[in-house]
Amino acid sequence: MSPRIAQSPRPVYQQLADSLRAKIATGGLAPGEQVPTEKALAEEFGASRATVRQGLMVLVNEGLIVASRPRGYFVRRHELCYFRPQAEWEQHPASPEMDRWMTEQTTLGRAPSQRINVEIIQPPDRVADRLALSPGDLVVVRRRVRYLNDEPFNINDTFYPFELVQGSELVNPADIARGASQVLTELGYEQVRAIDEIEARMPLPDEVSRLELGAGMPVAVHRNTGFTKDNRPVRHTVNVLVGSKHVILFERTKPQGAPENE
Amino acid sequence: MSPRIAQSPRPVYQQLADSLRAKIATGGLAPGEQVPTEKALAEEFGASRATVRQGLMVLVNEGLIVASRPRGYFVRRHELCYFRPQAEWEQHPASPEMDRWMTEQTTLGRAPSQRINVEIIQPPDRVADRLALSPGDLVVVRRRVRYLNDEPFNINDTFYPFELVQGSELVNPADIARGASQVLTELGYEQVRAIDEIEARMPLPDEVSRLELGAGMPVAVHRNTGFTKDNRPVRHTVNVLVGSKHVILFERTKPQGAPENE
DNA sequence: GAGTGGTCTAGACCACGGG
DNA sequence: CCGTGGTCTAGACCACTCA
Repeated sequence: MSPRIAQSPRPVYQQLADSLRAKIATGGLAPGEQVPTEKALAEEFGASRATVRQGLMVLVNEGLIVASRPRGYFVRRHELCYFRPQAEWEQHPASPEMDRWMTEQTTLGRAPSQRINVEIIQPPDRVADRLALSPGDLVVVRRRVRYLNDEPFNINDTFYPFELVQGSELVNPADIARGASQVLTELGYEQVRAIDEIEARMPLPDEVSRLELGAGMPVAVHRNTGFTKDNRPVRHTVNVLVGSKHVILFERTKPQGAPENE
Repeated sequence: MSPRIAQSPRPVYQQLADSLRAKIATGGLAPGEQVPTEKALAEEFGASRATVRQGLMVLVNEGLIVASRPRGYFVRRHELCYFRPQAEWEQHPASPEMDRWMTEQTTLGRAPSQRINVEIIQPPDRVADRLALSPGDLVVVRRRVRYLNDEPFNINDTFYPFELVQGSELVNPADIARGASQVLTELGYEQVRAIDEIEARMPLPDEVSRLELGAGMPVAVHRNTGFTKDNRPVRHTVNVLVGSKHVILFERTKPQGAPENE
């Protein structure tokens, strides 16, 4: 009725968000549990439904709750999965510590599945740069969406210079049992070095649809460029991981005789 | 007036968001440029101000625009900075490729600054686990907020087992010119191996305030655990990086005689 | 059918910064 | 002062799912 009289130090919708956030943090609202309905919160806080919704939006965009219409809002569950770029070169997790940390929280899901499709395209600028291609050079891209428990888990697009891989299995949209690295080696381009770039950002619209993302879900973008012993870039992979579902792991040792820095 | 008659396939506020998002993607709205005002958009789309605001919120939460009250909305600028955990052990970027990629986009800011404060605390669970501590063991934590161009850039909290470092410089809240690694070495705990864990998520409220984050800004959390040659964990660092401002870089080579996997 | 959230309207008052 | 976005209200109709 009265359109707001004085200035509270903190807006009502923020107070509501703070209150629910605290309940979630302390476990008063457990993962998977239902949040009170908009109507109930409106009564509790003496606010209109729009104001309550504004507060709930804050939490949705923080990734703390999800709306599951028309059942209500629920506290989000968090399941982590570990991702080790170095696994390509190692049979097993390198150290006992990493092994323990990984098994501790890893989602033991049902059979993973994936969808592959292969295209021959003009590379995006970033890819052309990483593969040191000239304008007009083409690339083969193998696009995969990986699923775990029938939920999309990550997007994995791998780009190869067309010139290097034409005629090989890499241009066929079938799984390569012995591994793409092996095929590259057989073609005479063994990958012996890699650079990894990792970035966190909000997803683009097409990533939202491919990964079926809701609001408040950032992604980690992992780019990997592989080189031969002659320092020729032969492969560039763009991995889009759903944030808060993945932890990326690296292990490294101090180079011999390296100097000290901080 | 009429409270909505038919069902459009896509809500008006989404259409508005799509339209502006496309303009931003194609450069029709350049970084730093002002977005039309709420009023102007309301007239353009024949919608109420609340609907327009809902559409703008979508873009704010995607990190594409920022509201700068009361001047208006502006397209966000993106500046990237590279972060190399391996720099600790190397004087210079390892390879010419990495060197070129880094200089390409690196923000050349004014003098960086930082604020340090040191506490002796009971470690959080995750830290205690990583440092293989027993219940009751204490840690020294050196908390730093690093600034670049007077903007907070990252949070860097480093934890040391109290038992190992008591009495050393590490418990004083002053910068250590020769580097914390050097101090650890002098104490007999040279770090020769490290594990890195990287995760993307939305920031917690205290990170929002320490990093002065707006909506739609995810963070990359980088955790590093350092080990001595006896595999004793001696240091755990939690680095909170503002997403979309940082790229984390690693470089690695294939171990000798390693088998092939994909 | 009842109840949930999803979308939308037409208004209102406020704080703030620049002319 | 004026115009901006920030907050808030009291309604409305819709689509969906579950009992």
